[in-house]
Amino acid sequence: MESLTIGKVAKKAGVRVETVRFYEKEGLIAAPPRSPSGYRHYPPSTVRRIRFIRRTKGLGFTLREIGELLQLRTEPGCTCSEVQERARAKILDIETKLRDLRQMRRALRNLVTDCHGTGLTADCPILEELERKNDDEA
Amino acid sequence: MESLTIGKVAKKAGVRVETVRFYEKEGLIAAPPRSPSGYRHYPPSTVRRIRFIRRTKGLGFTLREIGELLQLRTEPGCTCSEVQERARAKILDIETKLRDLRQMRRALRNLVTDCHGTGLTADCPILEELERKNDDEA
DNA sequence: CTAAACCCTGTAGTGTACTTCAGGGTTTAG
DNA sequence: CTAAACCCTGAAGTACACTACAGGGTTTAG
Repeated sequence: MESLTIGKVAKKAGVRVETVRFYEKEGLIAAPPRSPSGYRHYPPSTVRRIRFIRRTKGLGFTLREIGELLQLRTEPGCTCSEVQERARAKILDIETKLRDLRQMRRALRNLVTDCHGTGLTADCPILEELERKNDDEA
Repeated sequence: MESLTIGKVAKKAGVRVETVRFYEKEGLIAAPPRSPSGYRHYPPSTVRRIRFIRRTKGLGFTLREIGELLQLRTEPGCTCSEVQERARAKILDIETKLRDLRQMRRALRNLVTDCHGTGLTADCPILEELERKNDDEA
């Protein structure tokens, strides 16, 4: 009853029709049922799924990694220890990204606030800070 | 005195020699001085800069965006309002990413904890949560 | 009923970010 | 002094994630 053509899904999710078909081919969204004439008919949840894929991609995850994340849900035996293990690994990935982003934000805030009175231009300590860290001598 | 060949820089930064040259070509790192025979000699700070590029790329920024971030530092007139403006815009980008990552982490934590006793497998609410949000009907 | 708007498949092309290769000099350890 | 390990340039190739195109059927608004 409430099913969407590929064009509607694409528009709602903010991607192109070709992208939806591409994600199907890559296994990121399920192949939907077809009309007698072969048209795809999607459940509305597909829109959420595509939006998730897009946002997650914007966070530096590859489509492969996104597929892994999505599989954590679909997997039979939601809590077999292997799935738990993978979920925990993803959480660690995410926490690294969170740390990096907070560090970048701090550096940029310093640029916006601390830095606005001095006449100095060359040695403005802006992203210096950001670049420091992870500096193992070797 | 304390200058590094391209091979040393690459090794310390965890990239390949070709990647260092590529970043130079793309304007992400400055062309370093050369020895009489044409070898590049880098200041050690280049290592930090490359690590910054790599980490930032892992957060979903393109090389173009990373270039913009790095220019905020190099720019003449560290605080002319246009630079401030761009810095503020980057901070907003970052905060969106932070929100998305926190949401993902929450969903994954639910998967790891809440989800481990039920016999249910199909309707495990895991990434459902993650997919919700930004659900404007249109 | 027909023309615009959609949908289909399959293949080829594009942009980004490297990576490899060809062909050739330079440094350095033994 | 020479062979392995490095460095150089320029051009071509690769992986990923789409995007466009060719050629053709389907739906739907007027």
